[in-house]
Amino acid sequence: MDMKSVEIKWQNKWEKDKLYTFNKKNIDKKFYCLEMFSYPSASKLHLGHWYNYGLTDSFARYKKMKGFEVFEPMGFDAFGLPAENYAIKTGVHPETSTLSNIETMEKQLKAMGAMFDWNAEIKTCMPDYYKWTQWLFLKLYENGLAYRKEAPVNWCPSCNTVLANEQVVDGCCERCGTQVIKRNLTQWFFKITAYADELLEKLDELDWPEKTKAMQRNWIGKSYGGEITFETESGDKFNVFTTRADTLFGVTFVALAPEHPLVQKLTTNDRKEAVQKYIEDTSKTDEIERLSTAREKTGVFIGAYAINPVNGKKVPIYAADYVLYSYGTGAVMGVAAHDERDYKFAQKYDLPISVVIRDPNGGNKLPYTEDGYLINSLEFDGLSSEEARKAILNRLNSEMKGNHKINYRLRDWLVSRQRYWGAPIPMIHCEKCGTVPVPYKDLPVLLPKDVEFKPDGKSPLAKCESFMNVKCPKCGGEARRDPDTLDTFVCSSWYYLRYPDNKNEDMPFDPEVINQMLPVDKYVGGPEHACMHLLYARFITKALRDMGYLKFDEPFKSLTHQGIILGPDGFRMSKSRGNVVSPDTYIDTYGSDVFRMYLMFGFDYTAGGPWDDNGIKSIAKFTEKIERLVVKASSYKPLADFEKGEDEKALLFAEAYAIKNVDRDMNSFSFNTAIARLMEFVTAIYKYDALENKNEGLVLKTVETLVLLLAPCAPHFAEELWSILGNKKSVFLQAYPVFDESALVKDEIELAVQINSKVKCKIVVPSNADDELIKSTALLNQNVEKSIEGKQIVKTIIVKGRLVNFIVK
RNA sequence: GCGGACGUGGCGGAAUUGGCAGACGCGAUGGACUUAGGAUCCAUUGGGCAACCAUGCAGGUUCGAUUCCUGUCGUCCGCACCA
Repeated sequence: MDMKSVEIKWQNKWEKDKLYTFNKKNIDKKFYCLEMFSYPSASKLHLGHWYNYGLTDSFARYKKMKGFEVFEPMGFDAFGLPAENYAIKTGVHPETSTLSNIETMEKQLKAMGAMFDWNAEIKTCMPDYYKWTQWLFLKLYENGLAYRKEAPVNWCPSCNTVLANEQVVDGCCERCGTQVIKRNLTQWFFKITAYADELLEKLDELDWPEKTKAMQRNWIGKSYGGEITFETESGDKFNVFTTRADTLFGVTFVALAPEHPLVQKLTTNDRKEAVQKYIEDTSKTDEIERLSTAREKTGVFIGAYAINPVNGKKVPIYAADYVLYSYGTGAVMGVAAHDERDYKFAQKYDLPISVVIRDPNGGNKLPYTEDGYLINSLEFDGLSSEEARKAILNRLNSEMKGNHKINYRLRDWLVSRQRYWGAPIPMIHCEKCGTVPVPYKDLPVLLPKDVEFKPDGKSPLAKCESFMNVKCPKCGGEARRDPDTLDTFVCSSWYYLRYPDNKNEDMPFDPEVINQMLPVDKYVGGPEHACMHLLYARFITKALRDMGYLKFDEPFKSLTHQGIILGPDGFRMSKSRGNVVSPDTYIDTYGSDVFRMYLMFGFDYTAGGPWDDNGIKSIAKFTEKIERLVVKASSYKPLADFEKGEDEKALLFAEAYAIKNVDRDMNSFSFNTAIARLMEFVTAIYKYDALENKNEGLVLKTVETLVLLLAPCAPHFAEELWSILGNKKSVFLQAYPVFDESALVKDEIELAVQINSKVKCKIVVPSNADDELIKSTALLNQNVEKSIEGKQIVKTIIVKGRLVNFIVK
């Protein structure tokens, strides 16, 4: 078969018939199947695209044939740095390159033969989309979930922009690998921490990979503890956060983060110089080194003392950079005897070590960081750590010196970017009125085209006077626009809400529609977004719910991550390694269906694995084999009444077995086994068809079943075969085959016979045989007879349909 | 250090609730057809002559363990001075 022309033929037909356009009339049967949208890149679709989009499309087609009204949209995450960097290099405007890349990608995605509903397409860089991204920003602002503050932020000196915590990997920029530095800047944040608890709790009910849920749990990092107030001799108060209030009597020093404001205030004159030098030194140490656990703990005594609220003891205050200003209160109580880090610190600075927890196992190695029983803690002596944590915090609480407290590692999401190619932040700064939101009627704040975007650390928009100058919406006076753009993750945090209502000009989406279409029933994409996109999207959904726009709590009910296809050498594909497998050459040779089917067959979908050239040939052979069979069967007369002999029963069994298993496997993304079952089915049909006394109508019937089962996996090919069989309507408008339960019941079944749990032989019994018959049949077998000769059967275990096990002595 | 996985033939990978380990395919070997074969078809293919032995290793639970439990080794991924 000439796959190329077959593909084009059906793609055109499908488009003409609007086969994949979502029909809102059937919204009660909707199935929202979503693949993470793609970034428009200049290079061709790579294997990863095919693996994600092609195979999920097969899943979606399967759902369609199962009677669902499938909504499978596609769009482009079109703002972002690569286009801007390309522009800086070549002078081509980001809009020009992005739109042309989108055009090429659309063509390629269409050639894939997926049933994307292109009517629902979105491009995040278009004003009709980012208008609503800006709307989202304003809504968050209105509801107190977007705020501006000056804070030390992650700055990438190469990208010349700030980064969210999630975008910093090992102290480096996630995108370019440049070492990230800290800078104090006034930036916009989204208050994702307001939802920390719900983001954590609701994970339990999601059908998501365990690992991804674990990563989010870890990232949110909830810890139960207490805040304890220490007072200094000067009367200043500060809080420490601790999960180990039970060790409070063991505090021998207190450490503040160098950035902590009290450091400046409390440092005594004689220590000023030393402290200043220390702060300067640590700010020079780069993030990576500072974050390394292996690094020696350093600090400096600031000359002041704090009072331990529980026993009035005076302990020295240090500034130490192992204390992070951004977590907890930026201050810790130093318990050298019971904390690894405090112990090292105390050793280095020769601070006292006071043991207050006894190891119940009698150990006396320090530091002892496990729970135990309290000693040297006055009236709390003898309590277990767990009891003591409560008791001590309760006592402090009654004295207004502390309280129970839950802390999260999750920080608010920094969304400002000092870059050009993004959605402008719809805010105006007026000297008189302060920060004023752009009125909704003035949206979108259009991104100006003629902007100098050579990076110099300042927002490119800041240099565009025509953009910056604006009248204050409140007082009408001269004002300036916010020069920053939004993190592209803001654009992608709500796109799944726009797809079903993408042409709406009055609203980002009609709640009426969206509450019926969502949540997404199946979301498929790479695992690399676990703590970014997937977390942000959940947050935005919850925020919009609380504003009354949405009636659901979670955007993505069920999530699957595709694995990664490696190069033939088992390594990740990379240009430098020269092991990149390009889909194009295979598609030219075999067609897109064969390519897709090999991706289905060759790998465990969620695991991925190395590419194998020979594997794809075997699929090509398989499709040719099917084609020969279908062409032959197409001349057979339809099925009339017939006698069911052994051979017919075997074929009908194979058919029912195939339907049952392919159905189940397609539903669970077990594509590799689904194809394996199809191969077995084909073999069974061939075997029957080779008989002299065969019922041709029966062959035809099973071949039809075969084509139906094959259709989601090889859409163009199956469509062509379906028409060869004389059908006029699309195979995708057919109902998925249903299997006949009775066909799966065999007259006779084979059982294994075990003696003392070792298989000795096989017996064949009627499938409805009772235990007695199974037993007696087994005992008649010569092998069995020999094995139990002179011994006594003490127990017989019969597992229906599987085995019989004699325990003999 | 913490968290999550994973470990099965020469290879990719199967195995529903604990029930005949190795489905399906690749590769390999032998054969048929053929001027030819890198096409097609057929057969064999975990090891061992066999009893048996085999799911990283060592135990445990069980009539029975790839599957459950404990320990251990190894690989991968994520987080990491989070108090």
